Amino acid sequence: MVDAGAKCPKQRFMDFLAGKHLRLTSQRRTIIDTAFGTRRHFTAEQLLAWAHRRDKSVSRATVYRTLPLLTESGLVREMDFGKDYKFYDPNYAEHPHHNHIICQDCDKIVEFESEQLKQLENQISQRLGFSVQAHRLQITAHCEEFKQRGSCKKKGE
Amino acid sequence: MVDAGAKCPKQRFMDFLAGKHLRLTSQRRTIIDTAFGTRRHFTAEQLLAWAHRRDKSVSRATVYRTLPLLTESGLVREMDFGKDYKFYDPNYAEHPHHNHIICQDCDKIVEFESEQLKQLENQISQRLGFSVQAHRLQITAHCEEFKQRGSCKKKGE
DNA sequence: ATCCATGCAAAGACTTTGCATAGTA
DNA sequence: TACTATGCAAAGTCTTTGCATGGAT
Repeated sequence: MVDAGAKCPKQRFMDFLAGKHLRLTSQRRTIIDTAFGTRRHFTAEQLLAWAHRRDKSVSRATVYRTLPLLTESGLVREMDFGKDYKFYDPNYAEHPHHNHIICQDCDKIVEFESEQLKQLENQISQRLGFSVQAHRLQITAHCEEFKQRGSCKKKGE
Repeated sequence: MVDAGAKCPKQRFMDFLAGKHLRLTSQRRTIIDTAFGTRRHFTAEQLLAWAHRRDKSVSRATVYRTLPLLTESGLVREMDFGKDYKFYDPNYAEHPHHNHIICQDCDKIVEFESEQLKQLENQISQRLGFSVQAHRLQITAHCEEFKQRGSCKKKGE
């Protein structure tokens, strides 16, 4: 079993828990369902709000205690977009190598993958004496709409 | 005047202050000297410690109030290396497009630039309808020493 | 039955801010 | 002189943690 895509993220995380002899509680189940039930990036506070809506027994402490497990499993990645709070990206479970373009004007975020980019990064790293473990590329940019109209509809959302 | 390298970072920051009609106080001068007097990344607390060593009148509040000015000027960049605190990199003043490789085992950080990488990023961004404003690439990797010996001397530094 | 997980509220770590005073332009 | 900057300490914000209880395996 090498194909990471063979099981759904939720199942893979449950396997991760089992592998560490950690228990699958109803709160954790709710948090997992919530985290992998969206493609959106979320903050700790948002995850709490969403999970709490599904199950009132999910507390802030448990969310904060589960988040490190999610990132440790590699299925969710902690992201810093220069805001005051951290975002968590659940899409690494299915797209382990994706990158982000952030529109500076409307904060729209587009995810993309590039085999060519990955190879170039590997090549450069090798030349420098490193073997790549993970990439993290963020491009800050102005989007088409901004270029054409000088602003974005989404601005301020 | 387009050549960003024409003036030293310190002078460029003083120009930035002047342009905003902000004052050059002795505390700010010390902070600037300190920040641009190193090539090392630093945390807010380190910057405070170093600056305070040069001038006892530099307070934590002023450091925290100056840091946003440094990043706003574009001469220093806020970096998140996944630690609990943020790092500030003063090398963007002289190398606006550099990237980072972080050794996961010893935390060694190597900075590098690549015209090819930059071009590829521009190309991809354009295809997606964005015009690039800034890049931010971090590669996490294992270093040569780790590959050869299974560990790094620097580990735990 | 064992031992991990949870909620709550207190404690922490890092930043920001109000206010009276000092200092630059 | 006018107005920004500073230090100090209090206040915030986001996270972590101790403890007694509950619950998964």
